[in-house]
Amino acid sequence: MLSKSCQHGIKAMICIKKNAQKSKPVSIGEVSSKINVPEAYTSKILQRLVKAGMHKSKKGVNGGFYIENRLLDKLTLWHIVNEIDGVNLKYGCVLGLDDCSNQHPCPVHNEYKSIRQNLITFFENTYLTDLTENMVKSLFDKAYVNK
Amino acid sequence: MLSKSCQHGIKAMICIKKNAQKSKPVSIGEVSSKINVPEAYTSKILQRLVKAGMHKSKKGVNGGFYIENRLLDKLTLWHIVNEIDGVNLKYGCVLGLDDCSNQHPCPVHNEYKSIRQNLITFFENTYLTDLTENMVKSLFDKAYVNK
DNA sequence: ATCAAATCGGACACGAATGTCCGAATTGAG
DNA sequence: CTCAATTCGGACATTCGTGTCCGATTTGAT
Repeated sequence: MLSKSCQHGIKAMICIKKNAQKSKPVSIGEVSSKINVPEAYTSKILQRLVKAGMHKSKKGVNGGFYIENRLLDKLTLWHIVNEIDGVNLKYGCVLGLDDCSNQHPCPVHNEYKSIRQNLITFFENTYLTDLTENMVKSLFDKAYVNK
Repeated sequence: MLSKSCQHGIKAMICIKKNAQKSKPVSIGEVSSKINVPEAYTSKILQRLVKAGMHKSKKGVNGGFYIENRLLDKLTLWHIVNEIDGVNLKYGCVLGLDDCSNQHPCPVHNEYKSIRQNLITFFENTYLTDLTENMVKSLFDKAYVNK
């Protein structure tokens, strides 16, 4: 469904958002150990999301990642998913046909439309802010994280 | 969403079903050229579906693949999808957590449940028989098939 | 000014899904 | 019986997403 990079991206952003109130940015080391994903890999994904304008990074001592205040309650899972797995999810044909469209529909094109829209809407409606401390705690429970 | 093997499996089964009325089984060569997937690869996928009891194969001259009459109007996309991508679709956590469950839900476990069920129901409700000649023709249109 | 702490970026390594090859086994036609 | 047509099965090759390494760059503290 979602690629690992995308899954890790979501977990990382949740982790960064969780620490948004602190004055200090969160370092890669902290994020990666919290979500149990290798540091270098986490780094790559966060770099990509920074470039996409999702959050900011700061080099040097006391540097790290942080989310701007104006974006804090705007960010949804879709922002992340769209950046990393977007093209495939939005436009990919269920059966993998190259040019599946309203003009040249695959056998289940029309039926699948609403399913795909459900999924996208689900991501669009899930704001990082809405994920409460309680909902998020399983993410950082070492016994259950990672695949 | 679906693996290529799964997508090819669906296309192949649609192709075999389309020829079900003929007395003669359909050969791998015929199927693979129709759906524009390499012969050896198609073969591997169809072997797997035969083992899963979805259809039958017959070796030797005039051999090939065919669907038993008693199954012709029973087969759904879910039979195929479940066999090839099933575990992941049915039980996989959106965020990739190892043990995401009602007991240890990930941050979006409960919200995602109905999305996943929608998808499964869509496959369950799509019978091979329901895919009419007209719906299916784009599948075999060389200009638009394959990825 | 220097140095340590951090991100950045590119090249490389690994692993799993995808795809290929070829010989073995089976079957029916002649 | 023999042979050609076909599926079967295992080993191999390729590709691509995943993950690693390391040096370059930036930044702030002292």
